[in-house]
Amino acid sequence: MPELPEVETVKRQLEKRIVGKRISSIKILSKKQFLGNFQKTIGQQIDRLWRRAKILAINVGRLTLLVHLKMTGQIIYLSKNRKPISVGHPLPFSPNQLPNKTTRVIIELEDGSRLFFNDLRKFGWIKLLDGDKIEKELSGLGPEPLEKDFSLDYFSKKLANTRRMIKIVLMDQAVVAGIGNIYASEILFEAGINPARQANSLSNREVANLYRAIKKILLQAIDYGGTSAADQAYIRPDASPGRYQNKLRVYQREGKECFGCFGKVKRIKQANRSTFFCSSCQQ
DNA sequence: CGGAGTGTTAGTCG
DNA sequence: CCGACTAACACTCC
Repeated sequence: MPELPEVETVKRQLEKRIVGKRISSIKILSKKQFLGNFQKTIGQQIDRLWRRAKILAINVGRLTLLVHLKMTGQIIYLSKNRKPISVGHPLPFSPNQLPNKTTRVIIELEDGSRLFFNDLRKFGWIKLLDGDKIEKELSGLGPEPLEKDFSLDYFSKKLANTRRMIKIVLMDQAVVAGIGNIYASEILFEAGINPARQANSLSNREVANLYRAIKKILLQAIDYGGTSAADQAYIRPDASPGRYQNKLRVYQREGKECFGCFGKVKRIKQANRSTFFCSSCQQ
C-alpha cells in the first residue's frame, strides 16, 4: 500500500510531531533492515521531513534517514501520553502493545515519544546516509508526478519511446516516481485507458488524459490520507490510516459492477501482479 | 497439508 | 531495451 499518497501522508502527519526534537536512542530489532551506524544520530535534532517517490526522508543533523516501507511497512508515532498515529500497512495494533512482533526498529525522542518501524514481511528498510550517498540512492528515480519537472511533454516522449504495456510503464519508477499497483489501476480507469495497451499506441489526447488522471488521482488520494488495504477495514479514530479505500473504483473490485457502466470489473495479471479494469470503459 | 496470493523493487538471464 | 523470472519474508486464504 505505501505508494506516493500514503508516504506523503506519513510525512505530513509525522513532521508536525517530530521536527525539532532530538533522537535519544535507536533500538534495532531486525539488523538487516537498518543500514548505517545509528549511533551517529544520537543527540541529533530532526530538522526536516521530505519525500521522494515512495521513500520518506528524515534529516537528522548532517545525516538523513531514508525509510522505505515496501509492501508491509508501517510507522507509528507514540507520544508519551500514548496517542498513536500510524500510516502504512494497517496491521492492527494496540498502543499498549508496542513494540509488537512486527516491530523492527524503535526510535526514541528526547520528549519520551517513540517511532515504531513495523514491517511484517521485512522487505522495508531504513538507511542512514549522508551527502552524495543520498543522491546516489535516489538517482534512478524519475520526476515527481506532482512537481513541475513532470511535464506533459516529458511524459509523452517517454510513452512514445516504449512498447511496454501502459500499466507497467506507470509503475516504472524511472519514468514517473511513486505510482504503485493500486493507483496504476485507478489512474487508468480515470483516464479510460486499457491497462494492456502499448504505451506508444496512445494518441496525444489519451496521453493528455492520462497525464491529468495521474495528478488528479494522486492529489485526491493524498487528500483522503491514502488508502488502507482495501480488504482490511482497519480504521482508528485518531490513527486513521486513510479513507481512500472507499473511493477506489476498480482496485480489488473484481466481479463488482463498474462505476462507469453496467459491466463488471475484470482482473488480469500483468508482470505477475493483479490489474483491475473495466473492459468497456477502458479501451 | 500444499500452493497461491499480497502494497515493492533489485537483480539476473536470454 | 525488454520481458520473464526470482529472491528478499511472513502470513492468510482456499
